[in-house]
Amino acid sequence: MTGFRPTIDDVARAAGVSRAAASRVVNNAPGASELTRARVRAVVAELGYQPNESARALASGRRRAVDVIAVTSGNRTGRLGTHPYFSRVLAGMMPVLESADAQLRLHAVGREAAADAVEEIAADATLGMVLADATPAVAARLYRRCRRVVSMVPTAASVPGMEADNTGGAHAAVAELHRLGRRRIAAIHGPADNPCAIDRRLGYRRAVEELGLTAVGADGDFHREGGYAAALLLLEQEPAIDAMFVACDLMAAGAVQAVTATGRRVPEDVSVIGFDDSIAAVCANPPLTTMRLPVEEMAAAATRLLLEGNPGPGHRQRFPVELVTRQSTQN
Amino acid sequence: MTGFRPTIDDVARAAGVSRAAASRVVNNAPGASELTRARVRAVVAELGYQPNESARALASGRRRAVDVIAVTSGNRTGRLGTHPYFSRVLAGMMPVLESADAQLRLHAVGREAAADAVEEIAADATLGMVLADATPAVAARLYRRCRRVVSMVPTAASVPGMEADNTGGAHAAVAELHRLGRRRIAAIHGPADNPCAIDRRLGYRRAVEELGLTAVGADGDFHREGGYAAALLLLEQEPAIDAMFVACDLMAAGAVQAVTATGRRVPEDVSVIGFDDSIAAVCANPPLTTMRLPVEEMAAAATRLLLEGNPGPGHRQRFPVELVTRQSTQN
DNA sequence: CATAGGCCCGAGAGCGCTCTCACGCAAAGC
DNA sequence: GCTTTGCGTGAGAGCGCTCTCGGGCCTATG
Repeated sequence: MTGFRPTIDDVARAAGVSRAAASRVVNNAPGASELTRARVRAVVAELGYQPNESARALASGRRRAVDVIAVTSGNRTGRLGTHPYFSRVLAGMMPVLESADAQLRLHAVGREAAADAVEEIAADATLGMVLADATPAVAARLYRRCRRVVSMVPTAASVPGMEADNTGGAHAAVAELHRLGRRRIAAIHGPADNPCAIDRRLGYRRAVEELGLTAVGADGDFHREGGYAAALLLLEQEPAIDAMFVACDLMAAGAVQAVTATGRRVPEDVSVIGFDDSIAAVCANPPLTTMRLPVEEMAAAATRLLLEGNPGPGHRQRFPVELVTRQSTQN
Repeated sequence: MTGFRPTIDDVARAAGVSRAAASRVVNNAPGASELTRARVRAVVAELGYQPNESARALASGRRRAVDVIAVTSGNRTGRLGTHPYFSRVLAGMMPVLESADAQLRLHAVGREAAADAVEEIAADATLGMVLADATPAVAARLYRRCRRVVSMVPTAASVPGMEADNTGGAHAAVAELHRLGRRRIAAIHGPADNPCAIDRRLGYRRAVEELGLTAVGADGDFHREGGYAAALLLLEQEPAIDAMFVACDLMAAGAVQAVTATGRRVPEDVSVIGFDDSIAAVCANPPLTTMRLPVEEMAAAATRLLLEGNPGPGHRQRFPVELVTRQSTQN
């Protein structure tokens, strides 16, 4: 508590201008002469003035902050604590927020009450919110009420969003496996109601069809446990499987464990290809070949969009999903 | 934009009381009769009143929010995006914040300018800040200026903090390895200037000494890469190593990969025991036996402390570090 | 019956800022 | 010469809330 904190009035007084003038230069608003700007800026530097965000937010009706919404399902924090995805979103947003000096508020909202909860958040009038993993329904409803929303996952066409080529990525993964000579390519999919998982599933189906292979898959939960269980199931059903496309690295790490546990080798007997390129890919043993989802870049772009102003309805920004080769596929 | 948002004046008017009275019941402050409380509460429910946080913060000089500080080193987001630790901190805080309806603001501050940056943050007068990974020096300096700080990592005695038994955990890990019959127990340590790493290193040294073994160790960076490299180095220097104590799961995952890469088996030839019990432990193959650091619990407790008011100087809360057995150690 | 002491209550003064608005003054147009 | 345009400016009215303070009532006490 250094004690005194200068207000804009102090600045104005010291600079010999009105409060309004000082406010204009502090906010880089038009309507201030160069002379005034210089004077005020000097005083700001000297006094170490820092605007009070609360007052600013109250007066302007808008807070220089961006909300991140993580939907929690069941247990109170959902995947927030365990899934690498969220930290990547945060890490991607942080630098752009920093340089715009805006703040980041994190919210975990329950799945059922998501829309209502988020509306409460919206009432606070920040620069907008990044929906890390909202369902299309929630995202759409939310966007209708309060513009200033951008989704990180596939949504209704109207909602501004960052769009990764999930389908193409899955397709490319299967193609890569095929290129490596694999012909019995099974899939471990994500939750049936997860938009990303749906697209990846589609990509797998298409690729398998095009290549004249037969589709065989099991559903997972986007977690290691689910991947492990699904792989075990698959291996039992179809012992001749020689490759697996897994819709998320966490599950893929589990799948690799399962393959190993049945006495098979990765990648010699079974090649495994993951999705995301998260920390899990690199921790798995052997490290996973995977389809890189550029989460950080997407999050940064989403944040920039919000910072710039109201994203237009249907705004879309597309991101490629690229193959990262490591040891879980044989070359 | 549903349009109208009721203010406390609307509530007061509708309830037939003064604004002050309404404020008192909304804030559960003393000095309001049961009758008034009932009336106001009814109106609040009916109108769906929600206090404007900015106005509240401006008027009271305190914002219902808790800051989380992650120190970024070098690259702009430091370990935020890649290390499971941070999401665990956030996940631990979220529920307690939610139920106290306070908000969570995340800040990534550069290592060099950490203290200054954080002071700016402190100027905003929130309920306090949780230092996820500040160095003792920064933490101490910060605490001196603005109370309302709690550290998640070991610090100077004055700074309120959550204290996990890092030393004991490391000691227990080595003891476990010894119990399993291992006698050439190497260590992969964390960064030499990291408080947690220092304690874990100490625990290892003591245990090795007590057990009459010889200490052999290499330094890592708390990341997978460092763990991999260190393990390789160790294995080359001392090929007869039969166990490794690794100061963090991420590094341990790398170590397991390295052990495997040299043609050795985990746990048959080399047992590996990690630290943290993070997602990395479970993604490694084989899954890691590890010392569980109760990060979520610690973060929750830190948050509660801040919510309750000024933590006294030197406030300490101790947490055990417990063995979690998985497959990377032989039983 | 008078006084003291609680307990509720409402008026009102800010908190630090933004933003509208009207005004002064210069240059430009008739 | 006088009106128009325009820019730079400052006064002042809030934004929605908290919190102090004095006052009214109602009960306990002497």
